[in-house]
Amino acid sequence: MTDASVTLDATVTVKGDPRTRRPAEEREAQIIDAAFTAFAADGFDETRLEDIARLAGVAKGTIYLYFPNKEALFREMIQRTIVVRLDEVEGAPRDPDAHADFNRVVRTYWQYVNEPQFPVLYRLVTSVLPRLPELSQFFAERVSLRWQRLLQSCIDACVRDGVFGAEQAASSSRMLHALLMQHALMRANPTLCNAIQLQNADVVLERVLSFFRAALRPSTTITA
Amino acid sequence: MTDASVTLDATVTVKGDPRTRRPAEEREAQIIDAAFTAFAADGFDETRLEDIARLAGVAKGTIYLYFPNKEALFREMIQRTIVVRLDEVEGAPRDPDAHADFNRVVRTYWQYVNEPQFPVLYRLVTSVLPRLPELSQFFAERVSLRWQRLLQSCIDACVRDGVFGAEQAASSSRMLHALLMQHALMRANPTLCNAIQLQNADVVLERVLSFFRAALRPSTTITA
DNA sequence: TTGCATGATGACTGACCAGTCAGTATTGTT
DNA sequence: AACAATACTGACTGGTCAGTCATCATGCAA
Repeated sequence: MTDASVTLDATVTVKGDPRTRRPAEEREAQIIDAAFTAFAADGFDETRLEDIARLAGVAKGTIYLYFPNKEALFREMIQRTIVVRLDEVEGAPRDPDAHADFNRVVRTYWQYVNEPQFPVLYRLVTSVLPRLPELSQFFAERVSLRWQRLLQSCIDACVRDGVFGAEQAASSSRMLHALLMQHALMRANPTLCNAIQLQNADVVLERVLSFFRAALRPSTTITA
Repeated sequence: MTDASVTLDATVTVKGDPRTRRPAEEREAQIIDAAFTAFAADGFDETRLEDIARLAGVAKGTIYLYFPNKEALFREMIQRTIVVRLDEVEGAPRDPDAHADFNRVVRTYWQYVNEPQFPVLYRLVTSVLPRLPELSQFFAERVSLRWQRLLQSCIDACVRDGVFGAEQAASSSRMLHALLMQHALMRANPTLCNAIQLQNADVVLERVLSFFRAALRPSTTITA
């Protein structure tokens, strides 16, 4: 544990004597929460189960009452933390105005990938990729592909409405995904690029969207 | 060592009796080469120094004659492997035709990020990011920013020649970088996305370039 | 040929830590 | 209050591995 700058909001925060018995769900949430914080700070291998235990306010042995081993705890932590809010977006009513709907979805996606959890999870998932390939499979299905499909359906609607031209539409959801994802990761890792111009999330989003719209604008515009 | 599918071409491959004395440079190259293969397969923590030694055909102790510790070996390996071919591109003569020059640079960049070493190095660098932040600094300066600057100068030249419109030019090198980088990483990690449409590197590049050119095309085109 | 400087070796050490389990505390039941 | 059931604890174990160093091998110089 070097630093715990990124913290997951505990669904339940238990403050009483740890030895006091707690419902299984509360304890699990406590441990998952602590696991996120610890893994986020140090990565999978560098994190000691004792660090997680201390953060959760329980003894090391207690973790083994809820999770069979370190790897399973890690997997559970990733899977439970990653799904946040995607379901609600897919469930939300579509705006009848295609372009407004596109904007809504893009903004939500941008918000999602810019939450502090996201880049951390992404880094953790990719760093254990050779050891736990099924985790990245999960990540792909629940995040990348799901958002790309949602984006593509919005784009297609915009094309039908004539807001976007059809030329670039085909793989544009992948392009938009690439732009948003990469920018979110750049913003989260200031050392990996000159993040000075990336300070303001809203400004970055507007630049990306402006670029994207420029690519998708119908080509046969006659400006008098 | 689970698998050594990605191998760095050894600058010097030494086959003789390992116990035979070798010039320091040859031995270092041997060890760096083996280190890349081993780290690429298993990541930093999971790689045993003994695996590297075996791959290099030397004893574990020999590694310590050339590198003070595991971390330093890792750092050296990354730094020596990453710079390949970037210098020569910057040094190459610029094409007087701005658009041709842009194409040349983009293609070289694409080739660079699609070499098997690149995504591996990227994953390794980001996975140890909290522990070795200076490595990602190095990566940013030697790779991301350097390429972005080069791309931007090509784009600016195209704008001057009227090939590209000026509206989106400002941050377009970052956009292009994001598109190329993300696509290269997606291609390298098939589990992280549906890589079916990403099989052919040339096709992917054409899609990205077509998208990029669409965004940069001058807006006031009158098509009769 | 001998001697020596130094490259190379690999068994060893000490630290570290995931996972265990015998024991303790707490709660619910009668 | 006495007991049972079980959540919880943390010292301990067994295995792992980075880094060391006494020893050996090699090639060069005299």
